[in-house]
Amino acid sequence: MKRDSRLSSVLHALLHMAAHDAPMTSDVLARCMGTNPVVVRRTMAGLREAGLVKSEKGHNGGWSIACDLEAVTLRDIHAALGEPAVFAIGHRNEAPECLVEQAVNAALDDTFREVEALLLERFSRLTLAQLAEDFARRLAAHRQQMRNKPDAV
Amino acid sequence: MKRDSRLSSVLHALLHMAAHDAPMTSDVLARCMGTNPVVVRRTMAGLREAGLVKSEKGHNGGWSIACDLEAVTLRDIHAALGEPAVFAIGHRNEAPECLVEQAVNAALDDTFREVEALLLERFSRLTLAQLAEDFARRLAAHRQQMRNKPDAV
DNA sequence: GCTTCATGTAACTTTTGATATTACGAAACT
DNA sequence: AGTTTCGTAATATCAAAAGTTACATGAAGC
Repeated sequence: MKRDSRLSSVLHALLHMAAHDAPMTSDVLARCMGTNPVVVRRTMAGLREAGLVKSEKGHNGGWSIACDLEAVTLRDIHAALGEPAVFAIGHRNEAPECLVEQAVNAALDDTFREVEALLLERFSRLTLAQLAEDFARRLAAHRQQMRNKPDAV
Repeated sequence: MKRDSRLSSVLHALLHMAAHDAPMTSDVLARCMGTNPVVVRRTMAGLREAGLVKSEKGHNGGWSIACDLEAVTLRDIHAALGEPAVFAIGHRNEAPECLVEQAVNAALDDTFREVEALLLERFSRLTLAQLAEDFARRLAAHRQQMRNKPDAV
């Protein structure tokens, strides 16, 4: 089952953009995310509509953050991506005749509904600022390490 | 994102088998699940190894339940299917160099770990017997409805 | 013992959804 | 004007899952 990595990609892009003063082009973002500029534009389109980023054409154009990192949560970004399916597990048949299958679907639906609610709740507690802070911590630790062992990889 | 419906399919099959005295052939199961007998065998192979069902060759052969419906939970069945991925959302890059991506992955991993734990906990509380009971309830309700409106679809 | 029914499994094909690519238009800057 | 960059439609590529074919194995019935 191949997984949808748009959320992860977009977060990656947003944090890079947050650390940059100037706009970043789709091309640069694509290279740093290991994908294609058109894919970047397509993916970011949802975020632009949600007002999380803005894009500018022409020289010195590109993408930049248009929101408060403290205020925006993963929940918002997930929504901006169109609330893609969370689970890789589902039914074969959405509205079956068979009563056995109806019973199975009902039980699974209940469970997935509850679990998805928890996921979204967790998402809504994670802000971009928190991620940025965690990144800053990792960067400091990494630099410290480099200082101690300048030759190590 | 296409969803893996094996869990749902297998539950459907198990409940049908539980309601049948004689073994059911892969062919019959496949027809009732809208799939292919070879796929049924492939999918059920895991359950057989886990001792949840047994298969017999030749005349009057086929699949039958080999476990206590009260004792077996969805968790067991999920395990017997090889613990397939639960989430449709994941990372692009499992072990990135980029510290930004590491921070993003760490946050998402934490969240998904917690949410998956809840899902598995819920699965472990749902027994086959409970599903069978729910089916019986639906069947009774359906029969009642038929009795009241014998002409309706 | 021979035939039939059924599973077991490997190899192969088809399907499908996601991603990537190509192409070209529109806007903005120099 | 010419270059840069986004916007987007159309198309191609790819990979994973599902389906199919083919054949071997074993069990039951005659």
